[in-house]
Amino acid sequence: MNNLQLTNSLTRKKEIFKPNNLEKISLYACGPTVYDNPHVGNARTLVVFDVLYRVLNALFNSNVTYVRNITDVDDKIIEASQNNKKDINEITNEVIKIFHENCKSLNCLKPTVEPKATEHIKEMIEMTSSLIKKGFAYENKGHVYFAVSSFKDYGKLSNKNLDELKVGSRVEISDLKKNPMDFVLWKPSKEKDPGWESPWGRGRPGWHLECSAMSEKYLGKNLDIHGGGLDLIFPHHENEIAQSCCNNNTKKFANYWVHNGFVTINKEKMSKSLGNIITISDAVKKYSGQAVRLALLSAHYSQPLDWNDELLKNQENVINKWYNLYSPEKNNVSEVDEILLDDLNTPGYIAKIHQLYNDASKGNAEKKIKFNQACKLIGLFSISKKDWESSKKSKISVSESYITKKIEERIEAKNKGDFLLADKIRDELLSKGILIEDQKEKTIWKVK
RNA sequence: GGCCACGUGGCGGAAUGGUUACGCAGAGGAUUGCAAAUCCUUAAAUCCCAGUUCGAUUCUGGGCGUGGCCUCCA
Repeated sequence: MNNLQLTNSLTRKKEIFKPNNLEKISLYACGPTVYDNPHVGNARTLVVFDVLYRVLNALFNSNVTYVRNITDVDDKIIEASQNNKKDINEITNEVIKIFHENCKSLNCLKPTVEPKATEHIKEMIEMTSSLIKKGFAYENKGHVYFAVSSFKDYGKLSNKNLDELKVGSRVEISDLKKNPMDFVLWKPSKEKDPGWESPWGRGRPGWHLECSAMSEKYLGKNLDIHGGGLDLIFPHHENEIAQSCCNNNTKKFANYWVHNGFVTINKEKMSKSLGNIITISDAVKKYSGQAVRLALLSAHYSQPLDWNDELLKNQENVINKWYNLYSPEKNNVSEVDEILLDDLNTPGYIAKIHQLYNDASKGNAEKKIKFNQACKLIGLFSISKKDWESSKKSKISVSESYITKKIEERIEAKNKGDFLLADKIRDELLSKGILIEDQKEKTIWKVK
């Protein structure tokens, strides 16, 4: 068995992944809307699809095009601009910069393309015109809506039917819409808000449209894999399917839909409204990026993942331990373990890495290579052991010369047999986050 | 109300129609002045009730519980 299997949200079943074209595997993951600092929930999506990207690259000889968009025009960005009295571009540029730093600290590979919505307005206007022309959309007072009733498969991905959605009636009512479920493709912009000239007047695209337009531009009309967080299934991905399939006259937009579960805090979804957000920047300040990454992979991607200090400390210790057997060779293995191929079972794979570590620590050289390869395949061991140690040292407040001096004092005390003093020095350093270890010939220190 | 997911040792978390991984914490040991780190050994779990089966934690039905989606969300 050398097939990748993925749980397809379309069928809610595990399926063997069969690409359209072995020369160009297409992967599209929904990236951030850049109105606020990304949080560890966003990080989970980043890391999960990064692992998928790495696995696909290994399996298909790096013939993978990975597109991850940046949505930089959106009502929430306008809102943030008003609330913070900042220019729109200032906000989006700042958040994009932070986002990129976050990606780097989590050791996520760069996607092949990272298109921005604002740079694809032309494509979105064209798509909107085309949908009107084909009878799937209609214009009313500068607004263009997609008519959901024109697409018979609407609701298939999210397993909803239109009648039930109407009963739920939590949708925005507008006199301009023919049907409350219709969603906006284009809407007018106030003078001070971002806007572009269009056949329907100055305005801006609705959410959902950018992913349809940009995925088509870079990956074509039928994608292999499209993914994102669970909460994007409805309405975002459902609407993307409607737009793309109607415009392209295709049966399928993406063949495999992959959705990751939420990061929770105290078993509740991490979300702005609950105020339980932890930003990626804060997380990687407190813990190493690798520990955060390992934590995010410690549950299966489809399951919820509860974020807490115990989990993160645990992962930090694991990474520290694993660095004992770090070796610097590059990983260019094209084989992927069956455990990982089985729907990206990262927790199972991590368990296997633990076993490889245990075998390797007994001096098995072959297992040591395998251990290192396994770590690198899921994006760990991003930096050398030396850099790992110095990155930890950069987080402490006391100087190295002070530590060295204290260690010398302690050795002297020990030689005199004054263990009381020796222990006092050790405790004092520990209170500053410095851990003393007496090895056979020398005393070393580490950052706790 | 509709739809969906989940319930495994103290905790986290895989897998499986028959012997239930792995990590943390716990216990014992090696090591140490004592520790730490590391290494060795080790105890410990499948929500409840039916059904199918020689055998169910796994499959089916019901119940209870938790979370999510149905409005923006990763």
